[in-house]
Amino acid sequence: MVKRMGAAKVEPGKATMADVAARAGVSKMTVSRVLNNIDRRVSEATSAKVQRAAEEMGYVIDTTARVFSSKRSGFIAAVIPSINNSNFSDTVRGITAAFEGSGLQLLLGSSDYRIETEETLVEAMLQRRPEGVILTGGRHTVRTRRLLEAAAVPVVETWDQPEQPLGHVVGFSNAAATHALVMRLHERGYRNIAFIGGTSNRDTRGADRRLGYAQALKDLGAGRPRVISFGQPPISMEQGGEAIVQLLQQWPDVDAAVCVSDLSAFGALMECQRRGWQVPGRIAIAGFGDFEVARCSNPRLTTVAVDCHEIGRATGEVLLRAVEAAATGQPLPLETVLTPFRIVEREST
Amino acid sequence: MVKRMGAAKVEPGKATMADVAARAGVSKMTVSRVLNNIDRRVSEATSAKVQRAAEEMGYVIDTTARVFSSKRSGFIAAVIPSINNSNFSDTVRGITAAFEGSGLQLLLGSSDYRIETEETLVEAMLQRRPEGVILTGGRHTVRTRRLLEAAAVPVVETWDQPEQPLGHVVGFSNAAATHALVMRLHERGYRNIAFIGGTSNRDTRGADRRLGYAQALKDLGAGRPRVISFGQPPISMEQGGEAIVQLLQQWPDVDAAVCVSDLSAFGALMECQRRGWQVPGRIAIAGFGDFEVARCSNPRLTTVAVDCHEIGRATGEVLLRAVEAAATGQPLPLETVLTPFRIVEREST
DNA sequence: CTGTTAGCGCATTCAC
DNA sequence: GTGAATGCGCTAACAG
Repeated sequence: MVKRMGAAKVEPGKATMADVAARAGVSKMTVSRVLNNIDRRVSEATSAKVQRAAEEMGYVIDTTARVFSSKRSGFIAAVIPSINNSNFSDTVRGITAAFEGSGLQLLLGSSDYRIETEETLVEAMLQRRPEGVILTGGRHTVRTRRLLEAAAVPVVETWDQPEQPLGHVVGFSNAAATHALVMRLHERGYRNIAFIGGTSNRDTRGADRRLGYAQALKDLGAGRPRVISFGQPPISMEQGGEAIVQLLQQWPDVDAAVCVSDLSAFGALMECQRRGWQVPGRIAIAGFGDFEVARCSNPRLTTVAVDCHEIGRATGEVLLRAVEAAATGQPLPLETVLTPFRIVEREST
Repeated sequence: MVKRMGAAKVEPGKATMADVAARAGVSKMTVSRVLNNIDRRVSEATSAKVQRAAEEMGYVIDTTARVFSSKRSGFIAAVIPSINNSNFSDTVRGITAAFEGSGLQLLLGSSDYRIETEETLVEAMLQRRPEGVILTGGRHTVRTRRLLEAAAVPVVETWDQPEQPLGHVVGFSNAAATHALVMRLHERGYRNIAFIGGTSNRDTRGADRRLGYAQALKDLGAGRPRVISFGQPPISMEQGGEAIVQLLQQWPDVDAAVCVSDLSAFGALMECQRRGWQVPGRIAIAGFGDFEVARCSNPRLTTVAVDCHEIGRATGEVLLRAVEAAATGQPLPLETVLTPFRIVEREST
């Protein structure tokens, strides 16, 4: 670096710690100590001087250099299937809340429900040396698994109960939740319960829900599954509407439809209203996820409420402990946290 | 660094370029050239050797060091008000599409509609030396403005037409769009048009829409504005429901309600149905944003459709050019891109 | 086509 | 309390 004199002009945005040090008349090390606030062995006077100099120059510490030097990146990488889904965004909020005060930042990526995109994101993020990684679900490409193992970084998988976890797990069984919902509908007297949702494996949570539905029918001895499936996730409201029409054409005796998510359930509900099919009179409709639209629609939708924020909070907490443990060289034993769900019965069933 | 011998064992995920170089029997520089694939002056044979070595060691380049050395972080920082809003997530998709193939990644932050949170995010992101910054809207804290000026990084503000832009602008006038909607309703015969939305300045787009509404009434000589406002953004469906009740109690002669967003419009619509108020017979309802719920509801909602993806795409494109220009030392003259909107009339009016 | 030298901006470590 | 020396892993610039 060209030596810079005391209060010499520095291009905006280019000030370094050395420049601040020069301006404050101290050494770089003192500036570092003050700004990191980690060492109060610096006198009040010096500290004030340094802070004033930094403020005046609009100095912002170069995290890249700090990370490079300290070997701690200070961020966690997270990949969610969709950014535009209040369930996942609530989870993200929970994670962020858990990181409050820890000094860790969250770097978010959205996979669009594609494990190949997830792989690309994980690779890009690993290059920036995250201290931990959060993934949604338990299905990943072989290469994703290899990269994460090689990175030797704490991993938490959420929103699922993977059979072969990569690391820690915070989630619930989507199959069990849907199973419970079907059982409840059966208790309420519904006898011909169908399922609307993707058969696509791209949304593993959706696939699990379908499995739970099928298992419940089997347990009830209620005949074979009746499933209407549609395209790739994210499933839309409109697809729910198309599916319910197809469903009642194919099996007119169906008296209840369990939908893979509240969004498709809502679409189904609106389509029924357009066609004059009473809900729940002609057919009952239930969703999954307890989205706002399920609480506001008319009639309100029966659904499975998942504590998304708690999934996030618990995930953040486990990861925080794992990161700390990794820093001390004592890897945290793998944990599995089961989060709650509950059936919310409303006017649509 | 401890000198490492040729094929010495290296902890997984910890291999450096020097390790790969040693294993391949070449210099670090050659490894760098091969892996960055930026310099095909490397012979096929050498290249193959290096790639094999890297693959065998599970080597992943350390982007932190690369950024540190090359002075190019390879990412763009973006702050949006809410992650859980399909308008903004469509914009993000557009930005991502524009960056395709450029080698730039998007680092996303969500401000929760708070300019103080935006400030915190901008500061944290600037520490990682982004090559460009994207903000939503034109209202920012004084400190945010100072930090961005000091960073001397290209900035694009989206979704608004700021009076005092920080840099480039890609957006539309929310006031003009709402003005156009009100004019259209007036053409259709509605004479007592009210507005439902926040007076809060936290959502500047919402505030602009209210201004456009008020201006339209003035231009029409249609009496003074009738506004029902509620809490802080993000405005919920439920709040829309409460507002419409309050509206019709306060001004029973109102025949049309313009809502600050489709979400509140939907909530209002559902509440009307619960109370047996015909829409549009008793009251017409219009929203803003063309969310999926507006296309699916029954009746479908009249709204203002914004080309969110195009906002993102144009934003990405402008920023890309600005970043390239900045790299060559020739700052791009400030641009303002006006994106289109259109009134979509549906069954609710 | 490939190697060598130097240094990015900070934190770590030790010395004063 | 404060400062000076060292090096993190990589790439730019130049040399061969």
